[in-house]
Amino acid sequence: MDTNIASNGVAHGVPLRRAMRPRSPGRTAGLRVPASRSVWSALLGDPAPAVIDDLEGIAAARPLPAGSLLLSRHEPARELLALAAGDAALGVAHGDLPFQPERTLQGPQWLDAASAWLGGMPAQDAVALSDVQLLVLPRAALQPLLARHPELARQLLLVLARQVHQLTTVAHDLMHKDAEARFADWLMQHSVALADAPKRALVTLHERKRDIAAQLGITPETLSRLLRQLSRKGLIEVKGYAVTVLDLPALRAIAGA
Amino acid sequence: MDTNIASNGVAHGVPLRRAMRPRSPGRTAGLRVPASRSVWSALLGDPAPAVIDDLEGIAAARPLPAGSLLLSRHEPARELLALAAGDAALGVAHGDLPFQPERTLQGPQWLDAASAWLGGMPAQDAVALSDVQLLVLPRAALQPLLARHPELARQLLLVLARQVHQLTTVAHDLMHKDAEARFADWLMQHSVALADAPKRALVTLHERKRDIAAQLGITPETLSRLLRQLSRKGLIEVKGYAVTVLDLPALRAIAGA
DNA sequence: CGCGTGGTTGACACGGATCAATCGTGGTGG
DNA sequence: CCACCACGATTGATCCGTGTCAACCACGCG
Repeated sequence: MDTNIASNGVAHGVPLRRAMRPRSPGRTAGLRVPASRSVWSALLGDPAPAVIDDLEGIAAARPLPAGSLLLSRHEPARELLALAAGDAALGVAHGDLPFQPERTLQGPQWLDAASAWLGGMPAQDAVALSDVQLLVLPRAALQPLLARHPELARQLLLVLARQVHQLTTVAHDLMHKDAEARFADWLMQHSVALADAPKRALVTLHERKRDIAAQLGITPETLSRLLRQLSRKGLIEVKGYAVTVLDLPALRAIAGA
Repeated sequence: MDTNIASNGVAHGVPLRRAMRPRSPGRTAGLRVPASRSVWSALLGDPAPAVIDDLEGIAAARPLPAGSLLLSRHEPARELLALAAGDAALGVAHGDLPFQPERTLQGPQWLDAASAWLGGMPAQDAVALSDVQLLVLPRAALQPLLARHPELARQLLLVLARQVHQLTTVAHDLMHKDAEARFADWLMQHSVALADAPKRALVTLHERKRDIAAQLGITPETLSRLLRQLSRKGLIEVKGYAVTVLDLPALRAIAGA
């Protein structure tokens, strides 16, 4: 039924439950620290060299093995956290843990740029899905830099504003759209257009379907049914982890807006 | 049109649908511009006088009548918006509109501090529920101030970080908690402790129940049933718009966390 | 080969939405 | 002053979307 798979998965404390998930072609396993330059660009949108120098001065790069707890709801956040390389999941460790992921991240991306500004606890936990390179920026050290580089302040504001925007629509969709609409939306947002056929597009599932379901706030069973029912309608074609969108406009209509 | 409350409700384009909603005792009708000083404090957490002066220099205060559209998903946001006085609702104007509120604000509070930093459209619409005093800060004018007052950057970051935190938990709760749990949570967050009885607390509903339901992502019918079913369990006592929490610990248990 | 993991499928239960009728209340116009 | 009307809230009946539970398939690894 599927071609690309590869099991494994456990770990000691944390049931890691990563496996068989198709790798994105470019990135191989393990952690390979990209030129810091490009990391900072991805995180902050091309800051000036002087800014990067100062940031390097206060940032600690911390390599961590898969399964590590990167962020905990029970410890006050004093640092901004970013993922320089590797994959991680944000979610909530419920009691003993089956860790319940709500969002997965990869590559250079902010992990938590907000909590450190508040006094208190983060709203989520985070665990490393692969070996990762974590960037740690103490808020206390970052603050003086804002004075020296107002540009940096603007970029940080942009990061948070983007997140506010995104979370707002997530909350809205959870309230007002059903699972099919949310999934149609997800498909469109993750599709790459096909040059030759305007109504078609490709979607490659980089995560386990179970994790995609979690992002959408549904169960794996429901996602499976959605895939089948959309392909019965002729809107998509599913072959394992490769999905072809056959009718983009119709999908957009279902996504509702 | 209203004594500020009054019935009415319709209006031409926009079905205003506000009425009978119990007023918070302190605030009387109409708009009375508070000393700007206190407004800025509420918005930014006590900025220095020099900062306030500069902000006053670029901010425009715009009085608007009830029913005004304060923010539209279809116009790019170039300004940060704050409510200096009055009530407003954030939500989505669906097609022709029954305007669907998702969150209501009052008094001095940020209306949209995020969209202006991004290039694009806000994620929500906003309408004035009462006559309001709107504070408008053009992003282009605000940006130079960040250089002069790094303190200001920090305060804006704090505003956005708070919102990220709040939206994150909202999204989480929508995914994982049922209506009863979310409502129990809401009750606790809006309750004022009673000095004499530790297990009790008071909640005054300042909005129509229908709007509270909208915030929780449920229908008014369901909210009504929740109120009844919690009072049958002896956890609360409902008299119109006054709710007495009788068993805070039990409510906390239902809220689940 | 058997086991563990991930996915699919079906039967079923349940939370909440929807639809519809009723009550209460405050403002309005004759 | 009262009858009426509009809006909000409440209640009951019913429907539908998803979660839950359980069985089963497929694949890769030890």
